Amino acid sequence: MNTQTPSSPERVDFIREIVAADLRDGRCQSVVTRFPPEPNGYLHIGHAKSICLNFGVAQEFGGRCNLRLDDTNPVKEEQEYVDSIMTDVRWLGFDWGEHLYFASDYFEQLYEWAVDLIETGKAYVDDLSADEIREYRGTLTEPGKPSPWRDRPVEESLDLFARMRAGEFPNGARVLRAKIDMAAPNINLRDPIMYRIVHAQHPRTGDAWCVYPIYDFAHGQSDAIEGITHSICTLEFQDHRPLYDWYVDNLPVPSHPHQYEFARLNLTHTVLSKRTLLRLVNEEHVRGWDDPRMPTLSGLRRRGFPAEGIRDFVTMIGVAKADSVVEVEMFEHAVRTVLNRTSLRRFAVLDPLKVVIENYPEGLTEEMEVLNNPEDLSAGSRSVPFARELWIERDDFMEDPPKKFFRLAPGREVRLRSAYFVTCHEVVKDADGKVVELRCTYDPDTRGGSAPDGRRPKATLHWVSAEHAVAAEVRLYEHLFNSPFPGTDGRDLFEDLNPDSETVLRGCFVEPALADAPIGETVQFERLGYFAADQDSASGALVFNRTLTLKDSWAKLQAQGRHDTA
RNA sequence: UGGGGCAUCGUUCAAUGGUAGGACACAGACCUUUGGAGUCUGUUAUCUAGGUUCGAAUCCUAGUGCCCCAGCCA
Repeated sequence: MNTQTPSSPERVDFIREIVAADLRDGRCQSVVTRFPPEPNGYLHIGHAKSICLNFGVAQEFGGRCNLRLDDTNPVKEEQEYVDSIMTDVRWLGFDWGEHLYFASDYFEQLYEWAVDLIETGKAYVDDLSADEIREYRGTLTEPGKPSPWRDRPVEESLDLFARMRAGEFPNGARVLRAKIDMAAPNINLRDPIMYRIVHAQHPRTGDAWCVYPIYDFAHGQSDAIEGITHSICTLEFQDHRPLYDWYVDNLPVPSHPHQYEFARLNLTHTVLSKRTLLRLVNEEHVRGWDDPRMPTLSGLRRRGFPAEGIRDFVTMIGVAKADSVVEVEMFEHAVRTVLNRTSLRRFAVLDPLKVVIENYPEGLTEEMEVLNNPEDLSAGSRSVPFARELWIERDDFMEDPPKKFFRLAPGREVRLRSAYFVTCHEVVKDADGKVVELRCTYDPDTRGGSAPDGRRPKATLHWVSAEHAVAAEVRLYEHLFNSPFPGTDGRDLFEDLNPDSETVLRGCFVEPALADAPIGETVQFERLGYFAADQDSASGALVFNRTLTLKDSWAKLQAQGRHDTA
């Protein structure tokens, strides 16, 4: 049984090295981090990396991590997203305690600081249009040129900015800009915009504001207000760091945080851009943000992925600055490791084939004792009813089996797990030649699954009593995208959508113990994979989602086309 | 032709001037009342070229490749 964490505890990434050094050298007394999502979508597995990093670092060094909703753009943000973010962070296993903040909490302070900058001649109101601002900004290789409004009197900027706030101007009429350097090689420093006019309802501040700060003018100061020591973000913000520092250096902020950047997570067969996830939802390629095929935390949760598996995965992949695409198999391995250790075993037949045990007494039911988890004896056992008529998996029988097929076949004896050995004697077919029933006999001396004479069948099958089985719908899931790198090589992203990402199976049978399976709790259907009862389940109408398959070496042989080799 | 980053097994992360290692994936073997799990073994890597050094993935120089930046998004 594997109870180890997937990586050695002494392994330290560059962020943790920096934090440790800062603590050791007294650059900070304790560590304070923050996870700062914008509430404009649902959190996904990529966010999990950031959450685990920020909360993990805080935890490990005895500090604290704030949850801050970065709600500076009311046209994209919604309360639904705020709620889902809090749910998902908690579910992942982290707690921000009292430290829940919103960038919008700081709007008044931010506004005052903006006024400070105008007063000291370091900011001005610009009347240029968006197009003109772009033209004046120059290009990557050519410097920009100053706006004609750059040197307008401080009093005029002050007046205009107040009137922008008061709502006197329409969207886009003017902006507030920092006066830095129009010739800076870093475009972010070419008089970056601090405030824009937006007449929109904000989820928290309503219509109190007509101007909203741009990310750059809000983030560092919010960090400073909260006493963040290490502001950890992704690589694309590296170019913003000089601006982050400029604001913090030019404003009377209460602390001086520092920004550090790491490479965001990418996964094969997966897309993690919020824009694309939003399209998948809006264009109904999936049924919602929590569709079990979505890489969102709510989708993964619904699919049956345990939070612990996600955390282990994040530990496994580490933190660095090199762009990378992690193979999704690594994620699946982390999840299987947790599930193998923790999930209860159950019997379920997805594609049923009737078996009649001719020498088994009619009307008799025996309760077979079956281990709940052979990896964890403390999980105990349950009893599973066994009777004369059973369902087994259609795939577990072949009339004319190839060399390496060890399961049931005419004349062959196999073990029914935790029950009896059975031997197939007759194959019943319908008019089309389809196998509809197997006539078998059982060996009464093999009760529990072992023979007194020590003979051992080469295969063990799962089964369910026809009389006692409970009907269920089972939804099989595969990668949402066929290509490991969706939308590359000139293909449209949506061309790479896997048409078979969901297969719905009706007429499946599960053992009685599954009749009241708790929603979201993942169990192992023996020999098949991990499954979790879906929220669409109603009493008498069970629905299970396949979380992941178990590795199946026969399926692998088949896929390799090797099953016929003698 | 500007600025900022990054280059180590197929993938990902280590090695912080001293034997290039782990995990995933792959291959084989063992074991098995899940063809699961587990155990063991194996294959495969320092972007290139110079230089410094007893010794370089690590330091220096010059190249090459890839990523990010010209939103009133974050």
